[in-house]
Amino acid sequence: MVYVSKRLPADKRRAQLLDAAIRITEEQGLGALTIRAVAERAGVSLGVVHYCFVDKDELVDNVIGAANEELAAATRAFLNLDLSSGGTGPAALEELVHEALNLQWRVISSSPDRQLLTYEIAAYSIRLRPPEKDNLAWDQYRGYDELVEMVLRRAGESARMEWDDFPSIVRATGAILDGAVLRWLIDRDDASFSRTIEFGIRAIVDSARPTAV
Amino acid sequence: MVYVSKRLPADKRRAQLLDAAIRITEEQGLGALTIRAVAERAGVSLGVVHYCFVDKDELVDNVIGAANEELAAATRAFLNLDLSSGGTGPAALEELVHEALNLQWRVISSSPDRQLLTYEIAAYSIRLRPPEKDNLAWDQYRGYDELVEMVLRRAGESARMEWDDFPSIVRATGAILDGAVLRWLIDRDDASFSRTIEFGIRAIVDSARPTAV
DNA sequence: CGAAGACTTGGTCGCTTGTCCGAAAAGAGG
DNA sequence: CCTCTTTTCGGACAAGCGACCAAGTCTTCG
Repeated sequence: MVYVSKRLPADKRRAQLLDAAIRITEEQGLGALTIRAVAERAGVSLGVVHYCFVDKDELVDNVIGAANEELAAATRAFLNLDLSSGGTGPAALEELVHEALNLQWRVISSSPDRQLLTYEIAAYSIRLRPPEKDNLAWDQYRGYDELVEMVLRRAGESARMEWDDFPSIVRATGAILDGAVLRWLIDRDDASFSRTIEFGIRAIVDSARPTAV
Repeated sequence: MVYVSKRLPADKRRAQLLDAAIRITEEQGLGALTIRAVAERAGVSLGVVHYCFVDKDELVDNVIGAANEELAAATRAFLNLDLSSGGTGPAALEELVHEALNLQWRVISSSPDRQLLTYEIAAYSIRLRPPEKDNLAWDQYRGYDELVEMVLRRAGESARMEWDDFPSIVRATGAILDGAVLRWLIDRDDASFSRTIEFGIRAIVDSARPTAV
């Protein structure tokens, strides 16, 4: 483990505890996220955790917020992805979408625990619905939508293709990716996952038409 | 609540307790499934639950098994669905698939708690993976596959259409349905759900070709 | 140097959980 | 009626949880 000096200013300590909390939650699920587990993992006493986080709720909210923030960061990373090298038309569009989803696949397959956590957060958030109106899963999926929407829009612009009812295409793309990932988490069947994605790509490309000039 | 006689043979009591456990889990999630909650809901003392179930694990396993069994029952119900009234060709296929998914939608939309439970079971089962090799989520999704596969196969036979790589079509259909349902559980947007399903149906129909005679 | 503030410790409290057990109660069969 | 088995009760237990706090230790800065 990394060496951490005995004494830290509260904000540094808070960041360290949050990091420990995130790792615990990724590895063992939301149910295993306890004050004690965080304290032990960070090598500090119980009181320190309560000194940096007033509540357990605040801790949980921060863990979920950090997971959502990481998704937003992934979106920003896609901004740097070059989606303009190909030509135009359906074949070019297919290649661009294919490339983007391949990149996304590398992220997903290298962090299955993190992916599973997003589903747990969704379930947790849905169960919480009656009291809390500001749905946490909403944030998560809004970020998800933004990512998918940006990728498809840029690929479409590059290949000079576009869709009627673009929001529906975005949502459907997110749905099939989401369903395929969940299924992959269960059986870890890379080949089947890949074929499902290929099916999705074909459907997306087939529903696009050349941009009118 | 239903009246239950004070004293019951162990197997009847067991069934009653299991029923209470299932309802609790549907309404409040796997985390709220406790021995005490079951006892209270069934109007019975703590000891009785341990008299009928040796472990809490046994109780949980039975709840999950019952949920999976219910899915299998849904599959059998689809066996009675008439998928043969239309003509042949893509239009007939589309209508048949549409009809089946509409029926499935009625089931889903009338039991969101039950749907959410299936996602919780999946997450729970994945977290358990290292020790337990017989994955509980596997059973769940095998039943799911059987349902989708049967519906598509019968619709295809009726409309005299078929697919190359049928297993991939089945899996992709399951994925998009799964993703769409999860998304619906979060925002309960019926119209968006419907459009996602329409997108899926079009893709499924477009990838079918007339059966060779 | 010395006071004020920031950080840490280690423990306690009340609560809920799964598990267990001895004894009481109900019913069955003679 | 009595006896034996099955079922139920209610309390007890240890463990784990979130929350809390009084006292101690270190750092900073006047």
